[in-house]
Amino acid sequence: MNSIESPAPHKRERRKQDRPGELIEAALDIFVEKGFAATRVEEVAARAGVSKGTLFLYFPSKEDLFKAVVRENLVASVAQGAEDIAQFKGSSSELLEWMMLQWWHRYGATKASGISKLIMSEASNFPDLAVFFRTEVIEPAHALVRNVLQAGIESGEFRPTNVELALHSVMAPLIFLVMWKHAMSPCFSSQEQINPEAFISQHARLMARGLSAP
Amino acid sequence: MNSIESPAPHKRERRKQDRPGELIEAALDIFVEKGFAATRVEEVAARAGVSKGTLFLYFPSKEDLFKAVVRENLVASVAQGAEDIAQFKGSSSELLEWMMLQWWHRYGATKASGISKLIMSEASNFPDLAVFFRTEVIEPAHALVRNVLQAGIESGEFRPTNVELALHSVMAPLIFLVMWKHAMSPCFSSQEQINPEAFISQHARLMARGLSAP
Amino acid sequence: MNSIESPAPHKRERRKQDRPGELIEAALDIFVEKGFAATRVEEVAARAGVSKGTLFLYFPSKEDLFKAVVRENLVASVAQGAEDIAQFKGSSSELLEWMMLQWWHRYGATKASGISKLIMSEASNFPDLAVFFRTEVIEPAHALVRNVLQAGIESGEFRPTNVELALHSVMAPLIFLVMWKHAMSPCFSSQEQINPEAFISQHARLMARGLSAP
Amino acid sequence: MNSIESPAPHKRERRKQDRPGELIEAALDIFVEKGFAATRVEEVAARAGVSKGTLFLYFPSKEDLFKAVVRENLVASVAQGAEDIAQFKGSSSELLEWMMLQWWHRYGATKASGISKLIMSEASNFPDLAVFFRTEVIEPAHALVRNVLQAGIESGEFRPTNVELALHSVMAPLIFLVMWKHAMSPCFSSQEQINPEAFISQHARLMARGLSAP
DNA sequence: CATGAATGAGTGTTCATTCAT
DNA sequence: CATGAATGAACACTCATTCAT
Repeated sequence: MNSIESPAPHKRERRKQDRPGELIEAALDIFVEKGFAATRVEEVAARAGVSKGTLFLYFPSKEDLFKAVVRENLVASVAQGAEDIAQFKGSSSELLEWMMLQWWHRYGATKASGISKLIMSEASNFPDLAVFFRTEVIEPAHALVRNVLQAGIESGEFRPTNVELALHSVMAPLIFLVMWKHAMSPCFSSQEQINPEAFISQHARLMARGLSAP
Repeated sequence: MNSIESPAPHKRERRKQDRPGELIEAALDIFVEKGFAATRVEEVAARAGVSKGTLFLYFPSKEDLFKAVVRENLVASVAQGAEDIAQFKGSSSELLEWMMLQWWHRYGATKASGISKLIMSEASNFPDLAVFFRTEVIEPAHALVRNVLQAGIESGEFRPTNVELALHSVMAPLIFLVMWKHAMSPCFSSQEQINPEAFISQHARLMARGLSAP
Repeated sequence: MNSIESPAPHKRERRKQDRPGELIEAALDIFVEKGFAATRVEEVAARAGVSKGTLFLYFPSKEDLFKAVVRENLVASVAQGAEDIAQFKGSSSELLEWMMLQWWHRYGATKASGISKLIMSEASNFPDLAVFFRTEVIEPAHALVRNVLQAGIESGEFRPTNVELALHSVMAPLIFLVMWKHAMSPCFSSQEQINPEAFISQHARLMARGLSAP
Repeated sequence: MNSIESPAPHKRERRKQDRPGELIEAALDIFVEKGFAATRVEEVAARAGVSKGTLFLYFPSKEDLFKAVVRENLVASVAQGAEDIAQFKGSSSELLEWMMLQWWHRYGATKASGISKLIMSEASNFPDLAVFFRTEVIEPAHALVRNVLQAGIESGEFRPTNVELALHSVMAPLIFLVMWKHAMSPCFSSQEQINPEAFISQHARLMARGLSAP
């Protein structure tokens, strides 16, 4: 290790660098658990191990904190998804299943997926956040799926289909899973739980067979 | 009939009798639109045409009002569905599509569907409501769908399939539609809206084809 | 007493009617004593014998409370001043002295004069309050003085003079007295105090002689 | 001279020596503009080019900083006035106008006049400062004016007058001007501004004529 | 029964002050 | 000495809840 290239920062400095991330992580937990309005900034600060005042050192308001949580957790992963798809080799059916499973592993299974539930729950109270989410997350994601379906139809693998509707048939079970996981799951016993991979796999194959050219 | 001996109820009296119902109806709108925390009881009272104090005469707390809203709007729907299905004549594929559309017309398209959105949004803050919802709504509904799918498989119309998973493939787009309608729809322009019947129809047919025996 | 014409109001109702006045009176005391920024609404409420929440029932914000205090204590007295002047019989010199003394008795000597000191002290922090004060109080008051001086010049009693400047020669000692009373007076021993009436009288006569036509 | 043996002070060192002075200078501006409560120490520190922590190295609290600002800016002004007056050649009337204009140019028009505004605004919160101001500034200034008026009366130029009151007729417009400049001026359009020299001149002549022996 | 005035605990936000580096 | 991250005590304002009328 070269101390000139990468000098060990002071403890204080290292902590400062980490603060926004720690706060965003804490905020994600509590926003997801309680919703935007019911979240108290003091609780976020406490979970991040700092005082209320410190939070406002890094985020000028509760809403800015919320926006940071959304940005940090979603915008990057959509771009990542596009790259993954571009590199996939295989049939459209296989791609469909693969991208849905990928979405699950990279997003749905993570804590960050609580954001989708959060947005659904609070959109009407924070319309500008909902618009931001639509522009930055939903529309790019839809474009990805649309392209995959369109390619399948053009290659003759899928029969001609209303792509705009089929797109929602792809997204619906994913959104449903996320809602389920964050809202209902805790109220069901373990044997009543949905196995996400198994569900996505079966759903994707159901859809692929349903879409496939005769 | 003599109005002195046996007067037709005054408007006031009739309204009095309906107060809880009117409050619940008013509360449903606002809870659905804003969520639990952001709803102000005064606004509910105002929409019901009574004072804030009167609301607390019928519901000891905002939580109790919320629970009443949920409980009141959950009854009876599922039982009706079972009867409908029993009388349906046609293939399992047709039944599948029909029951999904029926669900939309009878529930998803109505104001009452806001309840599902509410439950999803507030389940973590009101676990007992979620359990109630699971018992009263989800499990009976699942049983209905499970039976339909099972019958299709047993009749040979559908290929053998994991029914527990397929069941979610039926429910997911319905739940998704309701969430979308109540949360995101206002953020999209009219030509970006989802046409629920068209979506359900296509999804049902996609699934029927995917499920159908080879 | 006729109970039909003037029925005794319920205690609750009578109190409600008095609340704004009680709050404004309490607010005047504390605003004058501490300034706008340093005044805590809770203290105002406490002095009026109500809770913090009650204050906000009548005044939507601290700033609105302050404006009400100004309106209640200043705007009316300017109008009153105009009437007094209209009815005065005597020379312009006599009117000048009389209105300055009148101003002192009706305003400068009262608690309300603390408002002028307050505005001077806090204007730069609350520009809209300052503009409000300028529009509602200063400009009408200046108009009054301007008319008196103008009339004196036109009648030939006063020599031609720059009225806009002379107007400040009339106001300056009054403002000075108010500032002195509320800021410095407590720091001086009793024999060092200024006798306001004597000072105003002498100043007015000095000015009258200075203004008088040769 | 050898810079090693006896080095010229580094910029850093020179600045270090001046830190308190620079902080006081910066604080004067902001205290005058915003008052004590609304002034943020961080802004003072920033304007002085140091960190917030450094300010507290030199001044144990915001109050101490405030007192230092006032004390630092009060010295020396009055003594100069006495010398000026001693050397003036002309009538008492001319001296009166001249000393008032002099006061404006030497003090009222400068940033230092903000101190008078500060004292007036904050006297009730800092009585010890008010006493200090009275002793160091007001009383010597009053003595000066008193002497001029007394001399005018004794020479027969002015008629016999209550000097203690007339003294305030001289001071009032000056104090008024300073308050106006710092508090209300920004709320008035440029054509509504008071021209200080014109006002002082007219006021002084008005007074001189009013005071002059018949 | 119905009202709406009154309450007060709670929330987001600010800022003087401290102290580890 | 100097820094600036961290603190926590305030404070304006909200709103579910109570209760005298």
